[in-house]
Amino acid sequence: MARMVMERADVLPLLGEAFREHGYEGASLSVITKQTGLGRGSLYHFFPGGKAEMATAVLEDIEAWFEREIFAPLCSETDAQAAIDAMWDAVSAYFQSGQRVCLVGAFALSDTRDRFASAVNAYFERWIEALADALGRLGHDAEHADAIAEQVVAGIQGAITLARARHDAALFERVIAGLRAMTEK
Amino acid sequence: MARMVMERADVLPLLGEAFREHGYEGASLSVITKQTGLGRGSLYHFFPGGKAEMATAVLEDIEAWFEREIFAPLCSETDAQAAIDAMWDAVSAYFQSGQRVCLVGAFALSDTRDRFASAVNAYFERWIEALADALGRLGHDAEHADAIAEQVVAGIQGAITLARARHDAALFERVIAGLRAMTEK
DNA sequence: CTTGCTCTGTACCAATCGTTCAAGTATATT
DNA sequence: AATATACTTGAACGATTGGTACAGAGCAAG
Repeated sequence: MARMVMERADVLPLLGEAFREHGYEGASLSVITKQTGLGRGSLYHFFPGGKAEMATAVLEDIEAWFEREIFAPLCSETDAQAAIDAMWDAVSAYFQSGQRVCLVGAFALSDTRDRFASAVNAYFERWIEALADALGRLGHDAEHADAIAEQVVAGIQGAITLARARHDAALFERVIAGLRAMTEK
Repeated sequence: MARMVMERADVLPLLGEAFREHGYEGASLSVITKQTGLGRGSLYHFFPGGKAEMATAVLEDIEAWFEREIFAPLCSETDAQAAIDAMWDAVSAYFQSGQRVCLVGAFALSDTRDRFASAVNAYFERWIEALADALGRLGHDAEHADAIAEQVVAGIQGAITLARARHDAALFERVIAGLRAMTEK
């Protein structure tokens, strides 16, 4: 019983990579079966809703990870600067210097966004809100904190796009360093 | 004779919108025929190479437009600040406050990038180079100009991603305003 | 009117799409 | 051991994919 839940959870990261590398449309069932090592039957056993349910499950998994590792600390950590530093470390590690795409950002750019509009919106809304919260505790006034947070979260997405486009991990790190400077008091 | 060339060129913007809205994989031939109003026969008459040739033609068309309207002025205009101001106006108009996706950026995030790697890379390389050129003539030293240019071009892509994700044109304009401030002496 | 060319709609192809399902194996409960 | 449940398999479904073939429409030049 606990086993089934565990195994379903274990598949999510593999599914995530499949959607990251090929996009929602491009991640065909044959690609997914190859990447996960599960047959069609097993996939539809875990995700009766098919591809759409797989994608929503992955999005929920991602959002939960960011909430736990980044957003919640940004909001509750008493040392706001430490939480922001931790965010930058997590961003570099998670996106592998721009070689790994942000699934939510990728979904946002295609018409896939319409299918998963609320999850896509919530992810970025929450990120901006959490970062602005930390920046506020760092001493910025509210509207200034909001502006910086928007600028920074947008910059991260752009850094991923550029690094993928140019196959250049160093470019990613340079842009991130510039953004990081905006979050230091 | 001139007629054929003209009509092929007229189709490119329509093709561009199809790829923008659905991505390369998602833009099926039925979608493309609907959006362009051309039947399969006509499409394969103009683009014997099929979808791949349509996409490369669109990318060339886009690159040519940016080269003419933005990149070349950034490099050659004697009033560098005026050229940069013109760039910002063109960016807001072209991307329709983030409601219109950057096709090159969208391609960069999926595995479509591999198919069109050189065009995707060249587009951003050229944009950064041209902007850095203008910033240099504005008085920034070379490495500072490069850093700002990378930051700004990344920021534009991120602004598009965020605006699409959150369905928020005002957010796009706020981020662009912040980036614009970085390009003023 | 004929010839030659560009352009276009229709029908068709093999391949692949997402999905279903009956039949099977493994695991747990009794 | 017997039964019930959890999982897996892989073949098959109809629909759609990108691409091809081709006969005819439209038009200009001779």
